[in-house]
Amino acid sequence: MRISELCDVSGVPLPSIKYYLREGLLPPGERTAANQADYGQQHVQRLKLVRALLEVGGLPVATAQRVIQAIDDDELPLTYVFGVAQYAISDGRVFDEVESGAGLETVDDLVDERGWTVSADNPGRFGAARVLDALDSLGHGHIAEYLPQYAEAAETIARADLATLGHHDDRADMAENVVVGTVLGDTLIQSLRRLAQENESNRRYPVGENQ
Amino acid sequence: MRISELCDVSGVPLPSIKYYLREGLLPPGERTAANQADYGQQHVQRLKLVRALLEVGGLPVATAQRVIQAIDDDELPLTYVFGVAQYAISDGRVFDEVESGAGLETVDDLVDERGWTVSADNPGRFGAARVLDALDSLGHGHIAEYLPQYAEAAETIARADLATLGHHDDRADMAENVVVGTVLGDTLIQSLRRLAQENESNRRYPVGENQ
DNA sequence: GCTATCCGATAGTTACACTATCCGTTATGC
DNA sequence: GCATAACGGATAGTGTAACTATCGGATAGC
Repeated sequence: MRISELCDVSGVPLPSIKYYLREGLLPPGERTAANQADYGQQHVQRLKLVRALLEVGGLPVATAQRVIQAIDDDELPLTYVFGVAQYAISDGRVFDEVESGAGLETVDDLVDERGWTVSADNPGRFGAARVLDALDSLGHGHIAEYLPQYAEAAETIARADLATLGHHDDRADMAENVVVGTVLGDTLIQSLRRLAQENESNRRYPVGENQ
Repeated sequence: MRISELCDVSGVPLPSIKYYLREGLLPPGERTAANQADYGQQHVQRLKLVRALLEVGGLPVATAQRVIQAIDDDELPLTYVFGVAQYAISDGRVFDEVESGAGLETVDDLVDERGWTVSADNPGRFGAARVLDALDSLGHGHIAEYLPQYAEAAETIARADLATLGHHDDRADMAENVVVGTVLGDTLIQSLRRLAQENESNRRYPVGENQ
């Protein structure tokens, strides 16, 4: 199909499709002439993935490009794809200036307590440390007391995450599952947390007893 | 103290402080003359909160302003503060065009199964529906099979969230706890998920067996 | 009294994600 | 066979967000 049809089918504005092509989010169509190219079903699918990562997952374009490259790179082991996807969501905010400090120590203690095996450069390590430091300086350090509960929940989530991979046979599908599960999974978990929060709040403070 | 001292103490660039004052993220100092104002310890504290919401929580400025207003509004019941904080993080991406569809139905079924009591306009309801629809159209609808596990984790998280409130006596502290816990809590949970994912991945596919 | 600093207002900057236009070329309907 | 609509690629422009810089008039403090 031609680019205008791709536009019709996907609902994505044509200038945006051209933009994604320029940025490498979408592979170029097969050239049939100097000014003609042919797009297939895989382009429709890829476009869906791109829009999901951008709109639902909230990734910036440059980051989406990196995770898509990771999916497409057949040489990259799945564990690395996980790493790329994880880096993708922890967009820089995290890495900066968290080199030492009480937060990092608390995180490392937690990792030890739970017997987790993680590498020192896991972005979650710095992200969690950053949050703990911020909570402490804001006078809400007591929230850290509930770290074991949060960690317990994180384990449950991670087990489900890995279990979803069992539904695929080939690497390409699994890699896409990893990326989609990691990126959209974050949004899903946030959403479920909103629902569970309201429910728990209602349970503790039934209507009419609002303070 | 004067604005330049506030800048020194907080480490926030002076032009940024002026910007936050303009945008209402920071209350104006007490005017002592036509071109002089006095800032106190509460300004230092508020500035920390603002930076934490923006940098660690990743909120846009306009949204941070809304949640800070919610904290300061003594008339607003705590349950409403929860609502404002929840809306804050689900920034628009979620509300649009999720009026009906299979995803919403699946979410409502899940809410029923777990016996949750939530209002129809909880942003998490639309956010989760949006993710489920996206997963389905991407051919990863099987991830929805693990919804109960994710919901279980969300319950654990929400229980911890509400438990943190027990450490405060007055409304202002609790309101800030709600906002900080909701906004920074999301970042914390994401980070712990990264760690747990790597650990679970290592458990399932020990080093040397990477495919 | 002189200089550094202040406040408030306005204008400029950077980054991002598009969106629009232009140009030469090619498909397509009559 | 030819007019015209659509195409691909390049370049330029737009809108928003979050700062950042400058300016003008007033004041603090030595």
